[in-house]
Amino acid sequence: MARKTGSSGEKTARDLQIAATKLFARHGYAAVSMRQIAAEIGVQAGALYLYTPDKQSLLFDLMHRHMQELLDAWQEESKLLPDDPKSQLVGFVRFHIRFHLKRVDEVFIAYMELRNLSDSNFASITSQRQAYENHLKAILKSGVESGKFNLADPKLATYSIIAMLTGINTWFRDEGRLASTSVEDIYLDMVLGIVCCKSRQQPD
Amino acid sequence: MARKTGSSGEKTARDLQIAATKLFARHGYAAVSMRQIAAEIGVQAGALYLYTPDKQSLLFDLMHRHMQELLDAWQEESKLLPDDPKSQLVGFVRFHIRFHLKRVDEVFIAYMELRNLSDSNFASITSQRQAYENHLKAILKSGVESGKFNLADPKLATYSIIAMLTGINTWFRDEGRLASTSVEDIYLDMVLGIVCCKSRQQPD
DNA sequence: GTCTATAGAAGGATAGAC
DNA sequence: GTCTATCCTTCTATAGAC
Repeated sequence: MARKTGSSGEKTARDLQIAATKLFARHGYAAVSMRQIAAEIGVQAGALYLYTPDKQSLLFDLMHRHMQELLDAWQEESKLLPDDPKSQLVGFVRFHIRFHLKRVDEVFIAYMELRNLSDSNFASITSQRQAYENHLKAILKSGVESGKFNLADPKLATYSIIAMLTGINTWFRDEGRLASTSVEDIYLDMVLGIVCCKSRQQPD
Repeated sequence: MARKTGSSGEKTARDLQIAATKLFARHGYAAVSMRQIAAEIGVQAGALYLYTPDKQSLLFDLMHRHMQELLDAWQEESKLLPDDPKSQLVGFVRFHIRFHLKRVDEVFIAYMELRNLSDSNFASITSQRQAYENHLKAILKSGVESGKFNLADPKLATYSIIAMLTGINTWFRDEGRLASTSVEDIYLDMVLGIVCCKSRQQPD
């Protein structure tokens, strides 16, 4: 991302990121014009091209940075966790919910705008996403191998868990009936239901 | 949806629906032009306006019809199911997966293009979606009340289950390693894990 | 029922003044 | 570093010929 080292330009560069994130999340990449973004930060459209080579880079940089921060944050978080699968799964679920609820716009964009990436940019984001999913898959697999988890298919369980956790973003509101910590508890309970239930204690 | 009753027009009207569905799913509503749609069905852009008043109606009709077919199909399916919560849940899960895997494009659009609906159209689709979710929520609630299911929060469980089931659409491929019936079985197992597990048989 | 032609608005991106 | 002005393309939607 081209960025000047001047003084006022630093702020504009930051403003651009923030405005693009907000508008892309609200209206969608394709529906937002460079003029709209410029207006949001109080600048003329032409000035934007001092900070980004084009609109596509604006989207890609946004998504790439978000995914990298996600990967880095998990790297840090996982260091603090005990080595057993159960602790790691609990840690992952809480981490995922907390991280994603703090960045609703970025998460939304990262899921909705994959279509609008160029081929090479798409490949790049996809590989980051896969790296993240692999962390969870590894936890589930080690749980299965050590006999702690009961799972027919760790890969599908990975997809399921990530889908249900990320789905929280679509309905959660800070002013809602549940605090985010309660949400964490409830979802944790459901995730543990998915992985455990040795021999499936079904309601007959 | 404006539609003439002539002969050749009938086919064009159908082609329009199909082309719009395909292109909206592939590139997104905002990124697809009326010219593109016209080209897809071998007609000039102006001719499209014989079949739709505008682009927005094209999107709305698509989504509205899809949601109505979903609701109707479940109505039919649920008639055939025994009255107990477990049978209904099993029926719902299998129905949801089967229905959604048969209409990948429509499902994708129904989730991704909510932003691009006008206010009143958005309200209309949202109410249909809620009606569908309510069917599952009712099943879960009756299961909890009769003591068959163990769930901290039926509403969140509804969101979770729908999110994880619909997520199948993002990775499932007909040529993949799993047949759709195996997928049904595996997901059913996980859903039952969520609702059952009396006193949560956790991996200690 | 479909075409061509076009109105009128908006888009991304660049050039050059300040 | 930002603005104004502008090029060129593309868009939705309509009018009128066939």
